[in-house]
Amino acid sequence: MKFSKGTNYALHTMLHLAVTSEVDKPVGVQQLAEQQSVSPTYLSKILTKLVKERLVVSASGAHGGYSLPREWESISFLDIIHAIEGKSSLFDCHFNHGEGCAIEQVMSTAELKMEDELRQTTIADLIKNKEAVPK
Amino acid sequence: MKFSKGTNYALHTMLHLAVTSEVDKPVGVQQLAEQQSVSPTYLSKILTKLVKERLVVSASGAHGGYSLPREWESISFLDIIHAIEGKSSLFDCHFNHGEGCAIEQVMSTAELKMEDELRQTTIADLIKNKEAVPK
DNA sequence: GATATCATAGATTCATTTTATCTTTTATAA
DNA sequence: TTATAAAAGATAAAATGAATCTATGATATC
Repeated sequence: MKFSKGTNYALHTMLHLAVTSEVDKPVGVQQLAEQQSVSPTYLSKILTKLVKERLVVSASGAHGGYSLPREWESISFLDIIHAIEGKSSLFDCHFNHGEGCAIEQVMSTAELKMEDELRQTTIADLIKNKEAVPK
Repeated sequence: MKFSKGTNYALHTMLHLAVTSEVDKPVGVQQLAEQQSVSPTYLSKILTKLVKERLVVSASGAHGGYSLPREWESISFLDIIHAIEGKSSLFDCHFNHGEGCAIEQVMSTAELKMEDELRQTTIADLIKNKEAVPK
């Protein structure tokens, strides 16, 4: 079980946008892709997922690109992860032994602990804590 | 990102062994496999992983099979999960921007929160809390 | 309105991992 | 020594992940 590389790209892209895009100047996907050494088409797929969850704003046409929405400071790690990985729980009991599976319940509460942490942390936090943000 | 089915089998097998194997009577893999509707060979591979981590004791030969070790009550969910999924962290930053990646650090502490919960919970807890354990 | 620019969507490819089974080998109690 | 049972090996189907290329659609600017 691993977080996908897509999540890695998404988180770093969000951080990058948070650091660079100071105004309403969108950043093109070529630029973003170049920095992460990945193809623009692939990264654009990831960005499209973020757009659908309104974590990123896209602008078509000349001088278009991607930028953060106005309320970007409230975007949490969990928001980004859910946009990429989906929102289904990490563990599903495949048996049907009556009501709720006791094992599944334990797994579920454990997952919630992780999610709590990811919900509390924002990309804005990273910038506050560290002026020297890599990339 | 999902826990594998193997983890599901492993957890349920451990719970089953904890409930049934009262003494030193090992349970054959055919029995265990039958209950979970999976092939014995496949389940045995999972059990072998558990044996290697000493979470399960195996006995070859006639009247052999699998049973729990003496100190089974201290076996946590995390022990079992690590035996099946491995112990590497869920998130690896694939870039090499200097020292520790700030994103990776956040992900790491979040993962630890989940692990803390899984470390604290044992299969013995399940039996204590619920007399009516399914399967 | 034409065009260059840029995001979106679709189709496709390749690699890796999961899931699973069958067969062979090794170990051991009776 | 033989029946029984785990361990290991080889293999294979299926699913998922990672990535690229090629259209297609939208839109500022000239």
